[in-house]
Amino acid sequence: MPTSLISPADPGPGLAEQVARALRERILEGELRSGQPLREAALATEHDASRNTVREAFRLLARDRLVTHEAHKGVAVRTLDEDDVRDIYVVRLALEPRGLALVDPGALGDVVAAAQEAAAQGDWRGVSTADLRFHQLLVSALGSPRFDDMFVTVLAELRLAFAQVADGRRFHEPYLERNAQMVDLLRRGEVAEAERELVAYLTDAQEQVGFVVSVRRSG
Amino acid sequence: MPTSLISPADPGPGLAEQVARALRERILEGELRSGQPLREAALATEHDASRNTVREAFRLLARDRLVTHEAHKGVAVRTLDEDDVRDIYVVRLALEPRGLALVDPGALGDVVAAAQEAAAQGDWRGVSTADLRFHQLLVSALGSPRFDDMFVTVLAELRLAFAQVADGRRFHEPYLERNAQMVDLLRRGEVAEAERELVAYLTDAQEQVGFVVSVRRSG
DNA sequence: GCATATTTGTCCGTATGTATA
DNA sequence: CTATACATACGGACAAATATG
Repeated sequence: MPTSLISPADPGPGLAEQVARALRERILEGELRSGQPLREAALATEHDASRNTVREAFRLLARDRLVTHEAHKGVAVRTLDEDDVRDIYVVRLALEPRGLALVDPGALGDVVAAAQEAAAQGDWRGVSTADLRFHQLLVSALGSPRFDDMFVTVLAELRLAFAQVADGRRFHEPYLERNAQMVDLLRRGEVAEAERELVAYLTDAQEQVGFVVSVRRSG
Repeated sequence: MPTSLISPADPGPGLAEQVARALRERILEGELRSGQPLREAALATEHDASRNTVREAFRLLARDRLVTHEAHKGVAVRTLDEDDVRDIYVVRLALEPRGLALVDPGALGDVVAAAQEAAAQGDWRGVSTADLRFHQLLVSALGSPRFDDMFVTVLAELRLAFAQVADGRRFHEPYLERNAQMVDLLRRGEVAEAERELVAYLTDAQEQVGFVVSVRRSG
């Protein structure tokens, strides 16, 4: 496993880091929705910390792009717009295909297997987690901690969008088969064919995620 | 001009942001050296801020990777090691060549002209700034704000290494001609040739910067 | 190895300014 | 427009960890 799926830097034992971790969880779990303001005082009591500590935690979350910070208006859970989604897929299209030739197909296969198991139990959040990890493996094959860190924030932002999806099955299930097919192609050594499939995958996903964030904006 | 050369996100009017900007300046100017501890109390009085505000500024600088934060030991100006340099050039080699075919050679030419003017006045820091901007233009041609932000931190870390260089002329001057030659090649449409030159440039630079950080470590 | 000084981590009370109902 | 809620920022306090002699 390369790095965490949700936090780029190592956590650290400080209380500010703990609070940041907890808030990250609540955001990525969908409990704290996009656009929702995060109030220092309330969160301070909820997490048994002082307002100063919560403010430090906010700075950490801002680093991960999970919250936005406007002067005198405080922080709010990040809201993605179409430009954000476009940028996310520019990055994915730039990085992931480069990893295809370097990644270990066995590790990819394990992740696909985990996804299939989650799907069998109707655990669509588990399916999406495995999917994200699949693509994280592609990037980590590039061998750059910096790209890894960046990609962790990309995946966290995608989860921000996923949290607004109603029908998890319709949304996540189709990509499972596509990942499985990529593994097959890689095992047969057909890298070029796998790359074509990956690009198609990302193109479709961009459209779908873009739609999700656009309807939320207008709703 | 794409974004700033030293700060990824927009500054904001808050005092913590102001303090962070000031510290960033002092670090990249070389006044605060690699490894030097930054003490909250001292910096609070120096910058007319409270300790809490300075601590928030530290979190912001940590986001830019300019300082490291160890529990109960405080923050210190980041020290690059050989692995950091390796990673920096993995990223540069992955991103910059992709920008060659997209960048506007005219804009590159302007930056080279500025570098030549600085060189004529013996302003080697100005030369290095122009050099960094040259390569930033390559990345910003990719059209991704996220890659832009990431690259700003990459360039800031390189300056961290540059700050330890004694003979600025020997270090920075050779790259000026290489940048000029790349512009010539691009203007003639010889993109493949320019890419070869760029890769050679980055390979040489990696070795040179790696040497700089390794001697500091042993000294 | 110990005692002491320094520094960080954290909390609290409070004052001020800004945005919003 | 005023009132209220909230963020911003300060300064003092103390415990805990670390560095120092």
